[in-house]
Amino acid sequence: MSDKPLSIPTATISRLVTYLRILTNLERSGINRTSSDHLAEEAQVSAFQVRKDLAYFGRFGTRGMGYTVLTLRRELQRILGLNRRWSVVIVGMGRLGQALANYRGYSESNLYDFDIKGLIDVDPDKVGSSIHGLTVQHVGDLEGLSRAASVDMGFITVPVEKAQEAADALVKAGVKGILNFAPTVLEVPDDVAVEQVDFLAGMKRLAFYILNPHLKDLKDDDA
Amino acid sequence: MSDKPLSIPTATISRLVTYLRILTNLERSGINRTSSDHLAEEAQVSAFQVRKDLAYFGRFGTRGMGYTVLTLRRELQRILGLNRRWSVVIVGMGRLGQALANYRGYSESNLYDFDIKGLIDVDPDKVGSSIHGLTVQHVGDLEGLSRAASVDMGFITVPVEKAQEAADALVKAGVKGILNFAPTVLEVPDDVAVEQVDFLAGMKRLAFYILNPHLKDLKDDDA
DNA sequence: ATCTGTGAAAGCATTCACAGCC
DNA sequence: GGCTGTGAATGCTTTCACAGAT
Repeated sequence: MSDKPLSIPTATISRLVTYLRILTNLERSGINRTSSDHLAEEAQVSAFQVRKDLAYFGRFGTRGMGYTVLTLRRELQRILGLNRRWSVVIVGMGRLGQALANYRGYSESNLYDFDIKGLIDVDPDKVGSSIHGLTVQHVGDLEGLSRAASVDMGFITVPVEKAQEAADALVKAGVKGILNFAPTVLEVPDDVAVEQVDFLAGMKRLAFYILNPHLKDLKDDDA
Repeated sequence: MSDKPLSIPTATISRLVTYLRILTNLERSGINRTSSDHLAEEAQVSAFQVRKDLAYFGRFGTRGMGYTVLTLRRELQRILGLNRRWSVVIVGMGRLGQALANYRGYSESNLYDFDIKGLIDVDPDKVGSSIHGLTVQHVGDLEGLSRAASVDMGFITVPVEKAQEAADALVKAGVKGILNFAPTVLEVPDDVAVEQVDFLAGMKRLAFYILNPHLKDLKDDDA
């Protein structure tokens, strides 16, 4: 029941996110029980893999019976930290930043939520304007905002040449996680987590795998 | 010089995309030579890793000297298939599909290009309208379009519950690569490549790594 | 009988150490 | 001397086989 993991494959964390999504769908369909076999088929991994992934965090099933959908869903939410609120700031109010500010799908369950607490830009034409009920603030106000609203994560949606600056500002403001939409490798201190969301890189990998279909891409990954 | 690889780590392909980006930036800065050490620092991996990644595909450097930026950039473009044109169709003309149709950054070099050749939706209000100089077509026209324009890859930007249908339509139309923006695992035949671009999954992984900072996420990944 | 949980084995990817070439 | 290229070693992830629980 308690966590004892010294190290966990990053691929395991990606798969847990997938299992959670599958469980949420099962629950919505009114299905109460499932098995490692079923989860494996839906996630397109092996049943061994599902059981090993879960075993990093505890024992959640019943031998001979499988898993209770509700219980496992809750446990995965707890493990991933999706049983609480997360305060988010978006840095860069171009098209993408605006789209993310207006996005409605952040709370997929009543147990958790991603709250957009602030919108940041440097453009004087944008600062002061209102998007989705929030006023765009200047990057100089980021640190104050972050401390006041205890911001947990920042989205970087600025042009690529400004991405490192945006990251530096977030780090200075005490933000511990960055979702980086810009196609660049950010430099941040060890205690700040970065996840990349890069569709251009995805297209390029795709080009390679179309040309080399025998080198099958058997991973999920994300972003 | 010739390819002999039987299997290549997927992480290697992600890193090659990063190296290529770094080389393109070096070239723009007028820098002619580089080294595995320098590339490693920029990409935040080890120099061993850079050399091993390149070794899967051939020998591109000079001992004692390093790499010629121009040559290595060209070789990586060739390896990744970014020395030709790629025809793309976008399935799903909501906000995201429209943004991707209007995006201007697809040709980062004069050597290659991603051409948006078609826009697809099912909504009769959208079919027939014009976006970025292209007329939105019904999904029923996808197969004809795909054969006529020999479409290589499709972007799936439909709501998640329609994503598998969109994938089925692309597969039926003979498209060999899918960039999936919907948060779901697609089922496709073995000869079709899929890459995922999923910012919701990225946020959830980020939540986990913020809560568990000792379990450092040392991968890049994509998307 | 069934399906989970897990130690051990196998398979991969990364790291290393150094040989090879400017 | 300097830096690449690469076989060998290490370390990590996945797969397997089966013990354990209902």
